[in-house]
Amino acid sequence: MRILFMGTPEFAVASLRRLVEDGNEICGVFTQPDKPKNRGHKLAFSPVKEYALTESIPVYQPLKLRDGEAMDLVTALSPELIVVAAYGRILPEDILNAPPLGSINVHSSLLPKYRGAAPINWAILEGERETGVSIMYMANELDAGDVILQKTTPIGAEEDAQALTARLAELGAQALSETVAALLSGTASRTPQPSGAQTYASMLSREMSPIDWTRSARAIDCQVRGLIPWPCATAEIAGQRCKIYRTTPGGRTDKAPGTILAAGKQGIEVSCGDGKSLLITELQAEGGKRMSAAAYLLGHPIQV
RNA sequence: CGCGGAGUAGAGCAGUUGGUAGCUCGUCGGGCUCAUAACCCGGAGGUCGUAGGUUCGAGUCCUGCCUCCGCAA
Repeated sequence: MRILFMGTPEFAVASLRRLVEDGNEICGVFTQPDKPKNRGHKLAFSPVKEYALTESIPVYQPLKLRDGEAMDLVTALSPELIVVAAYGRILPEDILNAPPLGSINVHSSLLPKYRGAAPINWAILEGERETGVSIMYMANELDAGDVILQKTTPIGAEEDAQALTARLAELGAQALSETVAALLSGTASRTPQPSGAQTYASMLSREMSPIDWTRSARAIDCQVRGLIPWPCATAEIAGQRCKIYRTTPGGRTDKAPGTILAAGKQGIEVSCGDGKSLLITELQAEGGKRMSAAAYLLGHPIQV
């Protein structure tokens, strides 16, 4: 099939690669403009652009989608189908409706739950035990179109958002592949999302980072896993601001929330708000690298 | 030219006003113990990121470069 692909981060690459490997004709790729600056003044290509270049697929990075030029471009490329995966832009309706088969989206949640920008993170933050991917038609309203295919997967007890993202990217690619095949054969179904059941996963922000030790041990663990790799949960340990990368459940305690109960080879044990404790096993101090709590303690002894 | 921190033993860190390089853990050997992530004794392991400069002498002061990281996006 002749497909126009739109996507930006690593998550989208899996879907694009699958479309290529399935033998589809990718007539072009839309991706976000190169970032003007970061730490080392480097201009960074999006992962999708990097991959598209290796496959010699034409790359387009329009700054505006509603000035007519983007629409003209889509018309010129004349795709049969538009596939969007984490593009990071809202597409105008005329573009969505341009291809004869319409536009479909790979979304990493079980719609109608977790519509929006950060569905994977929010599924973990909310303590969900199961999530998945949805392939749906794109509608005017954000992530509200009719669903074609869904696949579910359990969330591992120790799985962080980064690992889950990688898994869902593959699951999404698989679902996309099946959907395209179904569209080709005319066997694709479309099911409207149940109304009133939708929830929204807003963008993450740095304000979500600081750990509030009065929350439950489980809630804090979900916060730690859900915010990886960005913005990460943070805590102040011995006066030093640290990113917390991994925690495991500890024992029971009656100490005040935030108290450091122990610091040893197993990690740094901190009391939480529900009478339980959490063991920090992996962290990163400012200016330092990510390391195990045991290694951190060798150079930063904590007296309990 | 966005701001800032850091590169010292396998790992994590210290190194004061420039003067023979230290700590904790690990590792190797020995001892003790029913046993141990325990304890005791002993050993190995470092061109102090890199290239220059200042100096009688540089881990330490100066400059360039490389790499890692925090903030900001």
